Parts: sequence; structure tokens; C-alpha cells
Amino acid sequence: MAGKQSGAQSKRAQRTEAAPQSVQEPGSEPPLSLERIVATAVELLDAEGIGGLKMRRLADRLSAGAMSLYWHVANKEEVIDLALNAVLEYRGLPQTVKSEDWRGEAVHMLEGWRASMLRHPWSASLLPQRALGPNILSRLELLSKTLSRAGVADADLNVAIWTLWNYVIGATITRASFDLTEEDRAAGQERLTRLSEHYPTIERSRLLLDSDWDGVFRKGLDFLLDGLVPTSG
Amino acid sequence: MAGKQSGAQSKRAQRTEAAPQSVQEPGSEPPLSLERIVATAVELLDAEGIGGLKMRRLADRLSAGAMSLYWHVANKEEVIDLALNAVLEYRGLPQTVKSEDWRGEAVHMLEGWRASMLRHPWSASLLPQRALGPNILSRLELLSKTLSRAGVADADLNVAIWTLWNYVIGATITRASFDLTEEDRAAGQERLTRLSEHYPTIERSRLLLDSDWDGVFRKGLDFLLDGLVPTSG
DNA sequence: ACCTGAACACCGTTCAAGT
DNA sequence: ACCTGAACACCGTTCAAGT
Repeated sequence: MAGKQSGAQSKRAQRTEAAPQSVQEPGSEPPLSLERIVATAVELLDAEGIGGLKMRRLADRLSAGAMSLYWHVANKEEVIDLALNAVLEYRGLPQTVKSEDWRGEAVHMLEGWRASMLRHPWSASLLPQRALGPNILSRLELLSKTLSRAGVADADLNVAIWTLWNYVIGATITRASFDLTEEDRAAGQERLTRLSEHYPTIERSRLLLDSDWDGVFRKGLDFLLDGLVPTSG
Repeated sequence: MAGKQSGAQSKRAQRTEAAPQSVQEPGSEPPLSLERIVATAVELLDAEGIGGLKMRRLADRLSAGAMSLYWHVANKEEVIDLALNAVLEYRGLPQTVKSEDWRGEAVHMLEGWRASMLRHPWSASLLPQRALGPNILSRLELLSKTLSRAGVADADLNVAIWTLWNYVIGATITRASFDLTEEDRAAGQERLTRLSEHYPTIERSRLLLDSDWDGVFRKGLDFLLDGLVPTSG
């Protein structure tokens, strides 16, 4: 969200002229670049989670000295911001599709957003605390337009956006944290069973075990849209 | 959530006999205790956020050597788990109230849960990644019972709980992160304005500025309950 | 039983220096 | 313009030792 402005801009912003491209020798690493750094950061985050992203480790993966990164990037926070933005990249809908099904479009967009984040389970929990990068802004802009055309009045647009944001973020963070700890979940439910005198209702419903995540997500989303979007006659 | 089992149990669990209580001299610190450690950790977290919680700093506030904490607590993670649980403490409803307004009760509980977390803005983002402590389990148990009595079938209970969980967590994390960075928000909207050609719709709606958070929360909650709970004739 | 300081491993980052 | 190693500050935690 608005989150903290990770103001630090890398010096890169001042360099505009392209350096002469050196020919790539077989077997040697390509030169360091912002793009390679970000792509490798995403790989590392995917593999090890947010706790596994260390500047030295990132440099290792790039076969660079640990300090080389700091010429391309102001600090670790900028690496994370860039990685988060990269993961939220969005190819806009093909303009040729002229669907009248606004509701279906909104569902499709929100499910796509959630899917993008679940492919990178570290990403969802980072999103609320950070400045809104361009890719997430594009997604919100497109969602706003879709809801507008679906009949949501301008005065209700912020309510609609925030409600959906809240739901998608909460669902995705929760879902991702379950992914990360699949094994522990049984232990959790077992602990619940041991305490079943205290928590009979949630124990009985096997809350931690029986969950059709995609189905749950879709149902809640439908309920919200039912309330937010006037039924198009 | 199921989150990682922060398995480490402190040695405390093995000590059952109470130590002789030393009389409290005026002006001297009371002895270290789990209770004081947790209470002070919450204070520190409230004041400085999750990044401000350092074992040395916590010990300082307790006028203890940095390493003294480790006799009472296995590690920093246990401190955080305990602080989170403390913040989620819940005084059950007075049993004397025999309300028939299940829906109102559910809203009251969920708003109370959100309010508890907002009083400690570091707490909401921690909740999804961690093992469910007793206090949050109590809240979920009570919510389950209330929804059950409101007419939600057993088969639909998990869907209802998770949908509401997702929404409350997302709303609270987002809301808390805005609290933390009130100043930056204007800067964020200003940046939006600068980019208004790219994001005309969300710029026009002043998404980052005009938000009645409590109202938005309540509206989304109502929509979800409308869908989840059969209308009681 | 309870507390402590010295010491270690680790990590982000600064700096002065290389090419 | 781009990369590097040495060094610093900081932090969680181990350990052997105190009372």
C-alpha cells in the first residue's frame, strides 16, 4: 500500500547513455545488470523465501563480488521493491476482446492477481507495507475501469477497490503461508485435537485440514461482488 | 495460521515449582519474569515496530543483561509468539447476555478482533505466518459457534471462517500499514497525480486519500455475511 | 535457580581503491 | 563506468562461568 516510500533511488537513474555492448564469450557470465539482478533475486526469493535473500548470496548467484550490486542498486530494500514489481507484471487484456461480461472480467483479473502472487509465495505479505509499484498500480487502474463499466458509481469506487484489495491480500497471504508449511499443518490440527475440549467446534470442522482454497476464494469473491456491483439487468 | 511451528519451547516448561518471592524493595526493579518480558516486548513493539524489537534493547528496558532473557525464553521467535498471543487476548462475552442477534454478535466480534490488532499495528502482519496461539483459537472457536447458531451448516463452516479470516486479516494489515506511514501517503498520492496519464481512474478517485476505513471495513463485512449467513426469517 | 560478559557467526553497508 | 576486498556496526545466540 502507500506503505513506506522506499525513497532510495539508485544512481542508475542518472546514467542514461548505454555502455558499449561487449560480445558474450561462451562460458563466461554476462555482465551485471539491473535486469539480471532482479531476475536472480526473484529466483532466490522463490527458492528460499524472504529470509533467504542475502546480498552476499545474491551476488554469489551472479558470480559477482558482494559489493558489486551496490553500484546498480541503492540497497537491499530496492532489490525487494524491484523483485515485487517484477512479479506483479501484467499483460493487459488483448484489446480485441470486447466482452460485455464485466463481472467475469473482474473475477478473471482478481484470480490472476492472486495466482501471480501464489507463484511467488513471498510476494503477497510484502505488498501491503510497500510503495505501490507501477505494475500493481496498472492492475488497480484496470480493475477500477472494469468496475466503473460494470456500473459502480464513482463515489463507490474506492470502497469497492479497497474491499476487494483487502480480501485478495488476506486470502493470498494466508494461502501462501499454508503452502510454505504444508507439513506443519497436520501438526497444527493434531495440536487442535489434543485441545479439543477447548475448541470443539473448529476441531470438529477440521479447519486446518479440509480446505478447498480456490473454491473458498471464489465464493468470498462472489459475495463481495454481489454486494459491490449492481446487478446488471 | 498453521504457519511454522515455532517449536522451540523454553526450558520454563520444565520448571514447575515456584521460587520464593523476594520482597520488592522500593526503587529496585522487580525480578525478571516471563510476564514482564512479554509485557515489555509488547511495549517495545508498539513503540518501534517489528524492526525495533532487539533482544538487547528488550533486556535494556528490563534493566537486565542481554543474555538474561534466554533463561526465560528459547529465542526471539518465542518472544514474538508470546507478544502476539498477549495482544489477542479475549475476554469472552458475558454469559448473561442472551442475545438472539447472532449477526450482530458476529460483527461485534470481528470488529473487536480488528480493533485489538490495530491497537498494536505490528500484530496483524505477524498472524498469518505463525502457529495459532490459544487466544486466536478461542476467537475462532467463538466465531464458529456464533455462525453455527446463526444457521450456517456444518459443511459451510470452514468456508465461512476462512472467508471472514481472509477479509479481516487483509483489511487490518492494510489499514495498519497506512497508519504507520501517514506522512508518506500524501507523497504516494502526489506521485499518482504526476503519473495521472497512466492511472486516470484511480487518480480521480483519490484512492490513497479519501478512505473511511472503518466504513469500508464494515461494508465489506456486511456483504460477506449477507452471502455466508442464511437470512434468518 | 537465575543471571552475566566475552566471544562467535552472520549480515548490510561504507570506503578507498582498483581497472 | 564498473567492480572489488577489507573493515565496521549491528544482532542473535552459545558458552562457560558466576551467585
